[in-house]
Parts: sequence; structure tokens; C-alpha cells
Amino acid sequence: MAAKTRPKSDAPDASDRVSRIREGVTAAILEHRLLPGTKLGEDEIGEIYGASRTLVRTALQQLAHEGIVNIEKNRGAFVARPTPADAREVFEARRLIEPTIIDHAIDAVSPAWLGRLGEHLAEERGAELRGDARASVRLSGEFHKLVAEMSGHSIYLGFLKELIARSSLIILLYRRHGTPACGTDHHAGIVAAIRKRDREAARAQMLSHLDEIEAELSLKDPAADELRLADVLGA
Amino acid sequence: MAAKTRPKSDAPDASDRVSRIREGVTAAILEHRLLPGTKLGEDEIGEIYGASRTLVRTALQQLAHEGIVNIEKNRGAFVARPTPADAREVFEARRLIEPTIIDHAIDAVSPAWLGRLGEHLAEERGAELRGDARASVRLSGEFHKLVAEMSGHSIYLGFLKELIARSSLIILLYRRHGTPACGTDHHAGIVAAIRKRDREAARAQMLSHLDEIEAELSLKDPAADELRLADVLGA
DNA sequence: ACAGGCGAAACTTTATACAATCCGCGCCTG
DNA sequence: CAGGCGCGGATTGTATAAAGTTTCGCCTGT
Repeated sequence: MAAKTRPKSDAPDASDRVSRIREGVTAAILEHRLLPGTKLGEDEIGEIYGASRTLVRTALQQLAHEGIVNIEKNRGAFVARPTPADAREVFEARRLIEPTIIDHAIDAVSPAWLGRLGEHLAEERGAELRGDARASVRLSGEFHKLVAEMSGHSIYLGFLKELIARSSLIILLYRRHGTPACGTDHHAGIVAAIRKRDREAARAQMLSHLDEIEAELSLKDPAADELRLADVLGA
Repeated sequence: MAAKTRPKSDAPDASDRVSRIREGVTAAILEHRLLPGTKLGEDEIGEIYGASRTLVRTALQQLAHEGIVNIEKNRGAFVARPTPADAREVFEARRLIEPTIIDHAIDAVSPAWLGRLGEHLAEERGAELRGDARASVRLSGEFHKLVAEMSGHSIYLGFLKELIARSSLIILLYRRHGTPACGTDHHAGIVAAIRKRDREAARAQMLSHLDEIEAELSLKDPAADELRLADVLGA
């Protein structure tokens, strides 16, 4: 009777109110509707979702563990504000993990998966065409998660979810120019390589995709609006 | 016992009681005092640590997020029971991440770090010599965490903590023969390579170390015994 | 006028009480 | 005698209330 716990603990449990709160806030962050540093008051969120603070609190704790929310003792929860050092770490980790994920995904390639990938690309293009920046940002991240799901490697998937969420905050904070469509074309190229089962091409394209995203960031100084004294003073 | 311990005059780590519970349970799992499948009742743990269910619950939720505890709705929390598939995923992830961590650790090599590594090796040897299997298991995992701390890469450190904790459960469940001291000699070899700043040797030794650990596993179902919490957590 | 301190309000944190759910056991029934 | 039904105990999920901490405004003293 080794654990058959997989089907329950995963996403589809939408009846769970904690999950609904968590996913709602996560979506807001991933779509750049919630900016880094925003205070997430328990009463406030509870009011929105019609839940008591107890549930809101557990949701916020989960988000804190995922690294997209900071909980400061006796002060409350805030949308995380990754530092440039964090950003470099996140992208380094992605460059390490995602090529491996691609490799596993190619092992699992099937008409059904290719169909889902194609659908997703279409959604991305649609959002881009109608200029829906929020949907574009969200779908761009979901593409990477979709490939991770395809790989069937649940640990990599968990890690990547965390990295994607943080990447979204990082891009919001440090992107140089306006949104140059975080690479729908790149995604299409990656899918093409997956379809051809060309591992080397897929891995190379994923790497250059990540490099390009990171290259669009200016990781010199934290957000221009406010410098943290603690960083400057080395405390 | 809920002694009225004053928060102020107590030890510094007593300020966060949730952490104390989490670390206590984690240590018990890492030292193989808590077996997979063991039920972790909220009242039971709360009694042991003198905390109310609220705090116990948040600690258990954090542990669930780390993958070493399963929470089943309306049923309670149990020590996780990784499947053979989980085991393969964990070790694959470790083989991917740990060589990279070693690389970063070599960048950060310094007398202070070498001192800590040497100290740790001495502790491991001491535990092994006096036949303290529990301490050996714990220290063996902490060695890998120490290298990750040394790398200064906080994301890798977080990932690795999770992988180490799960590895401990996996080794307990699937190890073939008695404890062959999970490689204190290997650790010494890795430290030597780090000291010489020999990246290739360090990475190779880390890889073969992980391979050897995994080779000692037989990935079939274990026999689950049940254990009394109070005996094992004697706080 | 300004620095410093007192005090109230708002918030988080913790504890406790209540409701919902599940499991086990005994009884009834076919 | 076997199998299903229902009740009781126990445990978890949720909400609410009490306690502690921080923050901000106001007031006073220099």
C-alpha cells in the first residue's frame, strides 16, 4: 500500500478553499497585478474570498514557502521583492534544471502531449495578438510548467513551479524595455524540436531562451524607487 | 507540559516555537526515529512540545510542503512513505544539483570553511566510531547541506534540504544491508578535492558517492512498523 | 518649532471553542 | 452465520475571541 496519495494532494482539488486563495493570489502575482512589496493583509484577503483569517493564513504560509511572499514577524505578509542576487540564482537554477526537464519530456512525447503543447502555443499567440500583456506573462510561465508536467518528474515540476513564480516577479522588477513577447517564437521552436525528438536542439533552444530572458534584465541595482538601507549598510 | 516559560528570558531559538516543533520532528525523521507511515497526531505533538494545535498545525504544513509529511484531509498527518519512483526522482535530482553545488563551493573555499568541513568530518568519524547510527545518519545528511551552505546559493540550498530529508526516508525504507556508514570516507575524499580546488575530482567523487548510495537500495516495498510518538520524541 | 515620549488603534499571533468528518464497533436483519 | 446499517468516540477543519506587538498620531517639555 505504498502511497497512492498523488491524485489528492495535487492541483485539481479546487473545492479546497485554501487552494482557491493560494491560486488566486498566485495568479495575481504571476499576472503582475500585485506588485512586489504590496502588503497582503489577512482581513483584506479574507474579505475578498469570503474566508476567515485562519484559511488565509495557511495560504499565505504556503506562498511564503514558495518564495513569492515574505512573512515578517508581527508585521504581516508582503509580495516578495527578489534582489538581483536572487535573480541570478533563479536563472542559474533554471538553466540547470530546464534542459534536463526537456530531455525527460522528449521521452514522454505522444500525440496527446503534442496536442496540448500546440493548444498552448495557440493560446499564447492569441493573447499576444490581442495585446493582453497579463495573459501573455501568465501563459509564458505556464508553458515551462507544461513541459515539466510532460516530463513526469514531480520533483522537478515542484522546483520549477517555484522558479517560475519567482521569475515572474524578477521580470517585473528588472526588465529593461517594454514586453518583447517573452518568446512565444522561442516556445514554438522548442516545441518543434520536441516534436522531432531532437534532444540537443531542444536543450540548446531552451538554454538560449533562458539566456535571452535574463539578458533583457538589468540586474545592477534594485528597483529605482527605494534602496534598502540594510543592503547598503551590510546589516 | 505547558510550563509558563517566559519568552524573553529563554534561549534565543525559543522565540519561534513553530521552528522548534518543525526541527524536532525533522530531526526525528532524519535520525530514523520516526518511521514512514507513522501518524503524527496534532494533540499528541502539541502535548510533547507544550504547544497548542495551531502551532503544531503550521509546523506540519511546512513539513508537508517539504515532502517529508503527507497530510490527508480529515485524516491527519503521516510521515511520508516515498515510492520507489519517488526515490529514483530524488536521486536523479541530487545527481543533477549536487555537482553544481560543489562547483560553487569551490569558488567560496576559505580557511574558515575548510575548518568547518574538517570539524564536520571529525564529528562524523566520532559518531561512526562509537556506533551511534542515528547521529551518523543525521551528520551524513548535514554534510551535504554544509557544502550547499558553502556554495552561497540559497535556492540550491533550499532544494537540497528537501532532497536530503526525502533521501533519509528513502534510505530507511529501501536500504539492503545494515548501515555501511553512508560514506564518511567519501565525504573525506570530497573535502580533499575541495581543498585542492580540483573541480573535476570533486564533482566526480560527489557523483560516484550518490551512485553508491543509490546502488545500495533495493527499490521494493518495505515493511511498515508503527511506533509510539512519545517514546521517540522524548523532548 | 522640534525632539521625544505617551497612548490608542490596527494588526498579527496564539489559544480555545465549535462544527464537520471519519473510523470502529456492535446490533439488527436476511 | 454473514453482511449491512447506524451510533459513539475520536480527530481534524474552521471560526472566533483573547493576548501581544508594532505603528502612528498627538501631546508635552525644552
